[in-house]
Amino acid sequence: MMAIIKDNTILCQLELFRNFGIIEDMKKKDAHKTEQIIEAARAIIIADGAAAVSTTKVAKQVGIAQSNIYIYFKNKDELLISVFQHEQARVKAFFDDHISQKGDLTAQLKAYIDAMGELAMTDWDTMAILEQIKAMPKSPVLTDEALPGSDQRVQGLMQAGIDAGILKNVDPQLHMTAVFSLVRRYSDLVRNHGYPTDFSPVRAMIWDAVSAK
Amino acid sequence: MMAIIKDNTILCQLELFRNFGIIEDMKKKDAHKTEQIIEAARAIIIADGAAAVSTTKVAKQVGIAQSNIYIYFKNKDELLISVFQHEQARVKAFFDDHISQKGDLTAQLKAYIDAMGELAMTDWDTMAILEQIKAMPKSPVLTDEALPGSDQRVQGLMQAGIDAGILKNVDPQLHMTAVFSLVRRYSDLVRNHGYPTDFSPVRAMIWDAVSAK
Amino acid sequence: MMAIIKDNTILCQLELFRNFGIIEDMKKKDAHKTEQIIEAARAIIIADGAAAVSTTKVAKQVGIAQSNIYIYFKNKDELLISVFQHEQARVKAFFDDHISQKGDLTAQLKAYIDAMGELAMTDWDTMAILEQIKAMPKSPVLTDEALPGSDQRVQGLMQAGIDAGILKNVDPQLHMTAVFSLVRRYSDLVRNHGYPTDFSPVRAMIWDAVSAK
Amino acid sequence: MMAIIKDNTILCQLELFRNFGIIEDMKKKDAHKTEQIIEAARAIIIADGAAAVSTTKVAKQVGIAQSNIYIYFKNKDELLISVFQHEQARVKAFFDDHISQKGDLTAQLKAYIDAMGELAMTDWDTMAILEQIKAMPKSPVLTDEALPGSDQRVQGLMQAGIDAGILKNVDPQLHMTAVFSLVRRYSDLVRNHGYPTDFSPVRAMIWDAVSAK
DNA sequence: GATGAATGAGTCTTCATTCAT
DNA sequence: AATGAATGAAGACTCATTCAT
Repeated sequence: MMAIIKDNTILCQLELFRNFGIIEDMKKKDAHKTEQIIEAARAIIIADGAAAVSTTKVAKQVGIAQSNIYIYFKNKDELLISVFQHEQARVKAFFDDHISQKGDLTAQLKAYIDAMGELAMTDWDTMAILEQIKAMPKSPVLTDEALPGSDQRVQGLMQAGIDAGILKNVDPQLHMTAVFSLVRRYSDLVRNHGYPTDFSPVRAMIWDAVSAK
Repeated sequence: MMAIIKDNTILCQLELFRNFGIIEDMKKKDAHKTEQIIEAARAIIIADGAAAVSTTKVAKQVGIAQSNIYIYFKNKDELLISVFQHEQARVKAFFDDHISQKGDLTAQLKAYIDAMGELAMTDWDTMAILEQIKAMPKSPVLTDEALPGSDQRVQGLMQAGIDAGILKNVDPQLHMTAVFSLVRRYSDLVRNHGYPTDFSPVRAMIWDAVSAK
Repeated sequence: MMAIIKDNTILCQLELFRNFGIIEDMKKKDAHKTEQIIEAARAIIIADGAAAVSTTKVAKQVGIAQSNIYIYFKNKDELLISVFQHEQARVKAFFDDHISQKGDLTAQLKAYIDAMGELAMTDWDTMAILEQIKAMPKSPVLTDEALPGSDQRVQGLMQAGIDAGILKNVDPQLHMTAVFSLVRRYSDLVRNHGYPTDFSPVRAMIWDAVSAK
Repeated sequence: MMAIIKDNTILCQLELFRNFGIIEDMKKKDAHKTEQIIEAARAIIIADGAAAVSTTKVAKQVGIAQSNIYIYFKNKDELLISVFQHEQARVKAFFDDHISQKGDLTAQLKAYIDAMGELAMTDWDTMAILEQIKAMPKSPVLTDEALPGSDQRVQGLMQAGIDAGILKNVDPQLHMTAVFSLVRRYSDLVRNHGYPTDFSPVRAMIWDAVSAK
């Protein structure tokens, strides 16, 4: 019994100790757990689809109790939203890196198409996850700005292209669809069906589809 | 013995009676139950997605006991496959009506695009269902010839177009993706976002995307 | 429509015809169906145990509608009882063939042991089925005279042996158990574990167990 | 920050408090639930056979929700295995108590027979349960060392007896069957049919069956 | 913060039995 | 005699969520 008391004392001291010093660490630890959970959810989505995500499975994969999920996320939905945003952020970062604001509009548009092509190849999983969550029966993610590249900035770019007479005068969504779906299909063919990794013909298809003349 | 004969007579009369009036109804009811179940499943898919289909919900919607589903379908999977084939048949019928084998290749290809455009508008649900079931986590439908327009015949048409130098020399799947995804997006914009119902600009996008030169 | 009426007429005539002539055939047909059902149940018991018997499976195996089972048997229990009696009859026939009433008591008792040994080898399935049904959770067969060899006649034989001072003065059930369980085990070892097919040591064990002195 | 420290203090006090009083109760409750479930399963097996065990019934008997079973056991099979091992342990303990390694072989063998006799009387349920689970259609318990007394040690004892010329030169399984089945039958007669509780004639039967001369 | 326990609703599936035809 | 349809009950199992500790 004494031993247990001692254990408790030690535990308390540790707790105290922790509180005074390593709060940063704590937060990091917490953040890390959050990260781990999101990562586990990601893995499940990639393996078995978004519908297969369950708190049980996620917790098991992380190695924590099922109920712990609810410490880090209010809901299963909130978890999925976090995963979604996580991937969205990755996409955003990618575009921040790859799209320059300079150059003429045509160059920017072509750069965007190429960037999407590269993204589809390098971050296949990311895109799959975004699609999966969006396509869920009662998706927790409803906003239209969800699809990668379809955020405000890209939509603006497209609109500018239309206004400048570079792109066909149709709803920008159609342009974005042309880019997105062809790029996705191309990366699928390359990844899963041994299609040659030459993006130029696909780039041509897309450009012909969207360009005004 | 007489009794038995009488019984038989009565039986025969009953049989006769049935033939004149109610047999139609009876048979229809039997076949109709199957139909009703499929219809209920359809409705659920349209409303909440394929993952939301459950034997319980389907049965409730039809107004029968849940276990009855298993009289008409071996499995939930079999039910979904039936729904799928049901819709597939609809698509096939549509194309049998709308695509002529005559005319030059270019005309045929353009006719196909227009047919897809019309199909996407008139049979929105059908296409949504096919997509939904195909995209299911562990889809009971695996064959590639599933997506509307991606069956053998269409693929052949595309290949012919490529061989004749009319279409770009890329994997026919890419052509089909261009047609399918733009047409889908267009119909979505029209249906759900008040986009003007003018297919011609979309047709132009598609054609520019796929045509050589 | 006329055709259908005709069909009905023909049907009626056939029915009549049947009633006047081939009642014998009918009965044979019926008996055969009954037999088929019992046979199917037997097969299922042997393969998966008595608990695995279901009207569904039996009907499927026979190739008839599930509900037809209830034409030939009032109950699933009645069916199992029939199977049981079927096998019991087989055992009875075996003993009628193999046990002679003549000879002195010792010879008769030894003959019985040998007969049991042979039965366990030749009619393994039969014995397995009898055991299975008897051991069922809520067995439809409750009577003690069920186990092969434990019927009146055998019990009488044992009692006579006891009275004559040939067998140990214990409850005949114990004698029967000695015979039955050792014989079963022996046949199991032979059938399933490559034990040499020499019954004599087993016969010795049994005889030593039961014989007085 | 202070608040957090206080919380910790309180927490520590609570922890301490727990250690002095209620922790015992708590832990017992947890372990006890497992025990209760096993006990309920036991009761059902004894009353209606192993096939009658269902998660629903077990849960109802314990007074918990059916799904709770799955907190304590991965499977229904795992539950049954646990019940099995539970009983097996009881048997093992019994033999550890009742069988001495000392004395000559003959004495040991006779001691084993007597021990089995006593076990069959005192732990009737235990043996019934072990038999029941072993005999299940698709038993979760497959190992041969399952039957009470048939574990390695007993088999070794038998083999030693054979080698020493004390027991008949037959498969040890046959010896074990002789012991087990006669002892079972005897206890059944005593328990359920008012047979006199004198083991000596049964001991004689068994010994005559197994002994070499 | 972390956990184990609890639960009720839901998942698919099988079954024995009845009934109208 | 034969069948297809119907059904309610039961089967095992999963899940999202809550709560006391």
